Amino acid sequence: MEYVPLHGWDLTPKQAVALQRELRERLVLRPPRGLKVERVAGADISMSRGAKMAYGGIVVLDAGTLKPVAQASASVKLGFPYVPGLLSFRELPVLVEVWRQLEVRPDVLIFDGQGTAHPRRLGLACHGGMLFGVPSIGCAKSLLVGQHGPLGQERGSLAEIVHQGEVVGMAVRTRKGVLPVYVSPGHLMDLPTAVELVLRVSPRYREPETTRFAHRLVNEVRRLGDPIPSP
DNA sequence: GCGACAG
DNA sequence: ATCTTGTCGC
Repeated sequence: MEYVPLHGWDLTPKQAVALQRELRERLVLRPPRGLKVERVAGADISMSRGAKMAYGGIVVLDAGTLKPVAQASASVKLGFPYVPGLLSFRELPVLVEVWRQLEVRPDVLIFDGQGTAHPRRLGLACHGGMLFGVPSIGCAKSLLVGQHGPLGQERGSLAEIVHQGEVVGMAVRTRKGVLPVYVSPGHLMDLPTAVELVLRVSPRYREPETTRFAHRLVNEVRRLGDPIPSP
């Protein structure tokens, strides 16, 4: 798939923060007119012990059946450390390669991390959505910033995530009696649509089917490519 | 200075 | 994220 190389990746954490502030100005928090979601995809990465290589994968599902219709994967050397708030600079280089290999364009891409629920409102999902020019959603397993009130135990219960007096996302119970996931819009997306879509692709388990498929793919790819790096 | 901190 | 045994519940 084609994408928009907005910038290079040889950055220091300081430069990365400055870049996020620039990109934030061009983020679009509104879905395209008449967005039709026929294909939803999930992106994820896995890395080896020594944290040298990153294995990325994207799985595209039919939005109706939630069955895979396409997928792609790639591996790249990690070039950026894990710094809370700068996760996209560690994960996106691999996902860019994966995106290039992908031959079916999804209508929406769901990332395993935050969207606008980020200190500078430019989490992994926002950054990735802008790079790929695709509507995107952030669905994380834990909070990076913000707080939320209690939510009901029933599936579908919601609670706004507030940070610095601003609603930046939603805690969403995708399964009865299980911890919620944290949803926030990425790019070309808004919070209500993001929440509705995450619930639609998470009919049975805590995490979206997109994320589950992508997670299994990257772990399999790592298992195959980790042991014996071919000379 | 102290505590928090996606994956 | 990764490492890792046992344990609780449907």
